[in-house]
Amino acid sequence: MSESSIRSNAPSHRSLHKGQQTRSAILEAALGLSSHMGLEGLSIGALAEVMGMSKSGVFAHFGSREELQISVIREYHAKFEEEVFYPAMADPRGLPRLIALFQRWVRRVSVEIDSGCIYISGAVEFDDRPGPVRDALAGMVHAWHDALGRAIGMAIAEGHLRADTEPAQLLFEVHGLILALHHDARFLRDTDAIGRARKAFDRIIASHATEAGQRALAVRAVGSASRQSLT
Amino acid sequence: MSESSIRSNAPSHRSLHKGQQTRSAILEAALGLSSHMGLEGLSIGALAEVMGMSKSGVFAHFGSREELQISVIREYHAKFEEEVFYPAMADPRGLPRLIALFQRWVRRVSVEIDSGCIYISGAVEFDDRPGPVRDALAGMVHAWHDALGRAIGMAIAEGHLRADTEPAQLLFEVHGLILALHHDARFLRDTDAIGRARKAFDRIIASHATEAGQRALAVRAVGSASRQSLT
DNA sequence: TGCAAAATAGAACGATCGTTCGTTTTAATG
DNA sequence: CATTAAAACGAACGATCGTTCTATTTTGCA
Repeated sequence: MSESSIRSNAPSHRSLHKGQQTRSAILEAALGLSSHMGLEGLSIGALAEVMGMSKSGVFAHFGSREELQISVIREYHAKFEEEVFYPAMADPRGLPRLIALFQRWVRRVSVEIDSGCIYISGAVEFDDRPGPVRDALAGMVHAWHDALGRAIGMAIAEGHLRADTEPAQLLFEVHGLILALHHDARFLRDTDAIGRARKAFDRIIASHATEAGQRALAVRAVGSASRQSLT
Repeated sequence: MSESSIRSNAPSHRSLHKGQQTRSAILEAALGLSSHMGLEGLSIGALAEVMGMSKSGVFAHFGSREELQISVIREYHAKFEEEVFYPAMADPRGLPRLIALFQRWVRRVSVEIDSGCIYISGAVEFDDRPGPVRDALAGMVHAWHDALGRAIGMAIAEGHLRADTEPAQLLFEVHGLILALHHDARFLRDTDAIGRARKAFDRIIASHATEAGQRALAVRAVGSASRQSLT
């Protein structure tokens, strides 16, 4: 019938049983739905229709709606790490890495302008709804904030940012830029938001950077011009 | 029975028919529910239970769920204007008024830490859901942003902010602080968020202010010490 | 006080939700 | 190829949703 598309690519079966494959496919579809309708708007019925399978068939893979939502959160987190966090680790400690993290973060949210960021929508949906879903979500957000906080701390330790820079304060302000970007671009449909976020970030960094920090950026701009291609 | 509490205060009836009174009471309850569960989480059944009346009785006041949601948005907007916008208009044009607007905005969101801001949650809920509710919400948010933009423009015209200040850029950054405050305080339960928002705002303003702007603030601090009591 | 109008109640509707259960189909293994 | 386990289906469940309809109660006014 129509389920032939599921096992389209990959060397068919290699200890990756059918169940795991469809589970992954369902999860990807669920991620797409959640991005648009939110984690609360994600329904098993709609997911089954998108997948072209029965509700109970989808349900069986997760056992409960909550478990499905948590799985979606984990899937999103893995994708986020893969796309934003790990690549930025290739840049040298200090300002270069911090800037790479922000650039990739902005790029990610920019792509998400017509699909939505689950961290942001989830924070609003579950800020008043205790339970395992909220816990999972908060844990992931905390992990990401901690990673950013460490990057800021390294930039201070490297002497790229002034010693009196408060990591938590800087993190707060930078996070605000991302939230404003998401809000203006996605809700208000303002296409200038990306530029504003970048401009504000540059100004914040410039106001905290030391001469050594400026030098580290200049070296980077010349030394690895290819990697600098992240606009 | 129990509906005696509805007409508790006010000179009973004075062309304010019973229907209008209960409609207001329902709207207030709906505002409370929406703050916690979001506009999408607001259900007529739950609202009826809170009000101690039947679903159809509640329903009849609005004719549709959409109309109820829009009414809630309008009610929220009116309260917001009354609490944030109009009082700040009493301050002199320029930096004093701009700062008053922000201070009152922060205070409002701070109070909302355990009730939620409908502008913010609504923006996430309806960023992908076209229709009259989204339009109403976007209209209100735009009106508020325009008001803030005008206040910034006045601060520039008064010579309190540097002439090269871009109102849209400044507005973007300040809005980001509010969003970060809402996120950290409400979702992450971080009690330091208020202080961080204020600190960041002070730094942004300081970096854009002229000497005349500083003077205007000093005069204000001395001249109207009583009104300065908004911490 | 009596009467029309407004306001509320109550029951029912179709739809959708998450979930359960028994059956059938499909896939992996000897 | 036969057998067994995994996977998917399909129907049904109780609950809740927004909405409609017809009574019933309450209100405001002559």
